[in-house]
Amino acid sequence: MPETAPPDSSLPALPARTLRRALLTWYDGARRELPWRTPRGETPDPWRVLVSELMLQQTTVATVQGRFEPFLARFPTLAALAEAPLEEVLHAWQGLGYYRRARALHACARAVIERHGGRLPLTADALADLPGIGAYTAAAIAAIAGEEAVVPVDANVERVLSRVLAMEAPLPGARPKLRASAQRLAAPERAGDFAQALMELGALVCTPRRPACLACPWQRWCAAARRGDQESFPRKVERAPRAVRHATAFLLERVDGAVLFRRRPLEGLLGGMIELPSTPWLEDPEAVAAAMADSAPARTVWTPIPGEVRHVFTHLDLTVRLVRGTIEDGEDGMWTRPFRFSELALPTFTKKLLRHAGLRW
DNA sequence: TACGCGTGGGG
DNA sequence: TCCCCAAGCGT
Repeated sequence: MPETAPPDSSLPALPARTLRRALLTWYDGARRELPWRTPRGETPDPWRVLVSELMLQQTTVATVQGRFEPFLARFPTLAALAEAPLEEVLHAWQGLGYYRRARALHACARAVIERHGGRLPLTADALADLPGIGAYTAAAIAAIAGEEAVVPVDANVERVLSRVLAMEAPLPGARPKLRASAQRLAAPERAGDFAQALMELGALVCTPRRPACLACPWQRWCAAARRGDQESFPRKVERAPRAVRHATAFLLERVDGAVLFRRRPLEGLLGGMIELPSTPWLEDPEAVAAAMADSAPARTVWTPIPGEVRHVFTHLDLTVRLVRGTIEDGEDGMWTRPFRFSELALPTFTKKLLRHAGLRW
């Protein structure tokens, strides 16, 4: 007789109503106070929900917590952000990463003005048509701000459900199945709380490593916990290794202390953000040396700054050497003295280089 | 479908 | 130091 893997259990076999009640009861006692959360029973401002959800895409709660209120103070309403130039939105997004989100939020706000009279739609279908809003974010906003009975599925929910089901199929291929399973748990009552409770469970109890199963309101229904291999879920397909790149960046200073910057193209990595001039980012360090003459922003004496700066992006491991040069003046470009660096949309990568050069602002 | 897209924290 | 991971989206 051939060996067969145990079949995945399925949510329809689980008592949805009982699961919902257990989770909501747990949530009422365990929920964190977060800047974008209103007191229980109060309906949140859709604009605040939209901003929080965009910020939280692939970004930890800890990071967003310190950034949310300052951003809201600068852009208190959807209309305020729609009226602002993109450059200001990028500036406010410094350090948050995935800068396309800032452009998407800007485009989204303008689309809401044009297509919805300035009022954010609160159904998942309508939300999903807006820039930067995909399946997860549409469901999250619709549930939290609109009390629509939809279940957003983020990485927390994927982890929780893949464990409850002991789902052998790996992510991301199994995502549609997980979304369908999640939606079977939806209820018309307390849709926003249920959505947040499910994510909160993943964040506080059903964690990637060493989940606190003894504190879990769903433990008795969890197939993985029963088997004792809960940490092995969700199964995932192996990722490609990160590419390695090298570059040399040019710190060109004018006699008045101004530094030459440039803006990256809107599309692609660090789109629209400000950087130091540099060689192309190349696999071969020797090719970088060969590219220096063509890449230098001015003809002057370039003095190496000792050491190097390593910056790891999602799919790139970049090592940068810095050289410093001085010119009298006359060069066109984005010249900025250090006391005005704070006005530039500087990604962390650029700030690292500036700090490595000993500049403070 | 698979890949490009930042950054910081935890183990 | 290294690896994993995070309230994903667009193409």
